[in-house]
Order: sequence, then structure tokens, then C-alpha cells
Amino acid sequence: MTQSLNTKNALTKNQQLVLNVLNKADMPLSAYSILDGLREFGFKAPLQVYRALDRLIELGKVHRIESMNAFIACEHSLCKVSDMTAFTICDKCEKVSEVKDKELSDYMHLRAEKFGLQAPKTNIEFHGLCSHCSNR
Amino acid sequence: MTQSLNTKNALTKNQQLVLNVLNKADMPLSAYSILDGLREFGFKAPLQVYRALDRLIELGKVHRIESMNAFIACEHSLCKVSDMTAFTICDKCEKVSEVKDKELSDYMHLRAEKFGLQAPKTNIEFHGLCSHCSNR
DNA sequence: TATGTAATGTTATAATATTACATATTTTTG
DNA sequence: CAAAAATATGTAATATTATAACATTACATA
Repeated sequence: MTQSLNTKNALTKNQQLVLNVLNKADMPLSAYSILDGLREFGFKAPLQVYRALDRLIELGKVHRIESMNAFIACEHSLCKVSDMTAFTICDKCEKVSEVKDKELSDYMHLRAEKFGLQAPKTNIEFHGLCSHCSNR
Repeated sequence: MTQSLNTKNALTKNQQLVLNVLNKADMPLSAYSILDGLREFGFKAPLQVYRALDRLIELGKVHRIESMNAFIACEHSLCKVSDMTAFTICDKCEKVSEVKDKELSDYMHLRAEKFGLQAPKTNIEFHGLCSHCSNR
């Protein structure tokens, strides 16, 4: 027997492999970087990565950095699916950090409702210079 | 003589053509849709579109909808360059509307500073179902 | 066993974006 | 005005990101 499939919420083999690569990285990775990192494990085609990513994103374990076409593991222990994701992105060193801010999250939810959106999922990308890059 | 170039803030010929196409559309367009719309005006290569888009975005006259890899004309009369852009996006009918909300903008600016970002430019994409789509 | 579903594998291709290099136009300035 | 610098444009080739289509394998369970 090889590997158990996924009836409940466990990750499949490919999903776990993709998540491992993202967890090891401290920065967003493109789908093709992930693919390259997994060739030694038998990955051969982008679709293997994209399919795993789709599911990991659905589970809230991975987020997509839209402005970079790249993917990053959720930094928050419980990985509970949230209706808001937010990131700070340094436009110089490209460091990306996930923001966890309950007040912000609540505020955005109210705003989304005010705009008449049902079942809102909001993504925020804060661009700018990080404190390290702006001091030099 | 053909066309005057751009010393101050006037748009060049290609920039104006791209902006016209976006102004006529009531939805975000991909760069390649824009290209197709401008072939009759002599456009032949994607770079002609991307170059114009870069400048229009810099001027605040066009925004990029990151989650769609598409571009939309700024809906606000003055097109003043802002440090925040925000959109509502219906995940069913794909209608995109630009949000102008001074309170939100101020709030986001404070938040960005709290996160230690200098010269922040923030983009927000509110996904969900628009009122039309959620009522049926 | 057989049958349904989920996951995976594989090839090909579509869609989005940039590099590199050549040419042309405008602005500046000596 | 002529030369130089800067800006804008044209074009071909290529790189990067993402999906379609179809075949196969693995597991669950009747």
C-alpha cells in the first residue's frame, strides 16, 4: 500500500509535498519554482502543482500573493479559513509578511457588507518600503 | 509632423488609444483584449499595450485588477494619484466596481504605518456576490 | 467483483508578460 | 541650428504563468 487518500481533511501526498516546499521557503514561490523543487519527488507537470495549490488555498493553508503571481504558506498556526487575508510587501527587498489583525478584519467585513457584497472574501496587499529598506 | 510627445502630463498617442478602449469598456480588459481592440489602429505587439498601461497606471488613470490579470479605467473624475485603490468583484457575474471611500482610505493609511511601511500604496479586492447575483 | 469517486499523470496549448534590439521623434542645450 | 540626450515607438523572439483535455491509478464500498 502506498498512501492514504483524503476522505476528511487530511492532505493528499501531492498537497503535502507542495505545502512542505512552501513551509521551508520564507518567501512567496511561483508555481514553477515549486515544481522545480518537487521534480526529485516525481513531479513533472505544472498541473500537479496547481491542483495541490487550489486545494491548499481552499483550506486556507496557502495564500496567493496576487501582485506577484506567487504563493506563500499561511503563517498562522490554526490555518482557519478566514474571510480576510492581508500582506505587507516591500517593493525593494520583496519581503512579504502576512498580517493578522482582528480589528482590521472586522472593519473590512463591515465595509464589504456596506458595499452590498454577500459572503465576502477580501484580500489586501500593502505595498511600500519596509523599515529596513527605508532606513538606508 | 505626426503627434506631439509628452513633456508634462499629456498622454501620448498610444496611451490615449489604450485609455479610450478602457473607457469604452464597462469591465476590466486583459492586455490582449486591448491589443485586439487596437489592431485597427496599427497596434501589433503586446508591448505596445503594456508600455501604455505602465504609464497610465503610474498616472492613476488605470488600475490593475490583480486577481484577474486585467485592467480597468479609473472611475474617478480627477484621477488623482491615490495611495489606495479598492474594488468590489462579484465572483459570479464578474462585475467590478471601484470603491471610493475616504474613511477607508484614511484607515488603511494608518494601518500601513502601524505595520511599519513607508510610502504605502495599498490595494484591496473585495470578492463576494453582488446584490443582483445573491438574490437569485 | 464491479462500480463510483477522487486523485494523479501526461501532453499539449492558452494566456499573460518581458527581453532585446532597432528606429524615430522630441527636447535640451551648446 | 546642430548635436546630444531623453523619450517614445516598432517588431520579433522568448519567458512565465495557467488551463484544457484526456488517460490512468487508487481507494471505498456495495
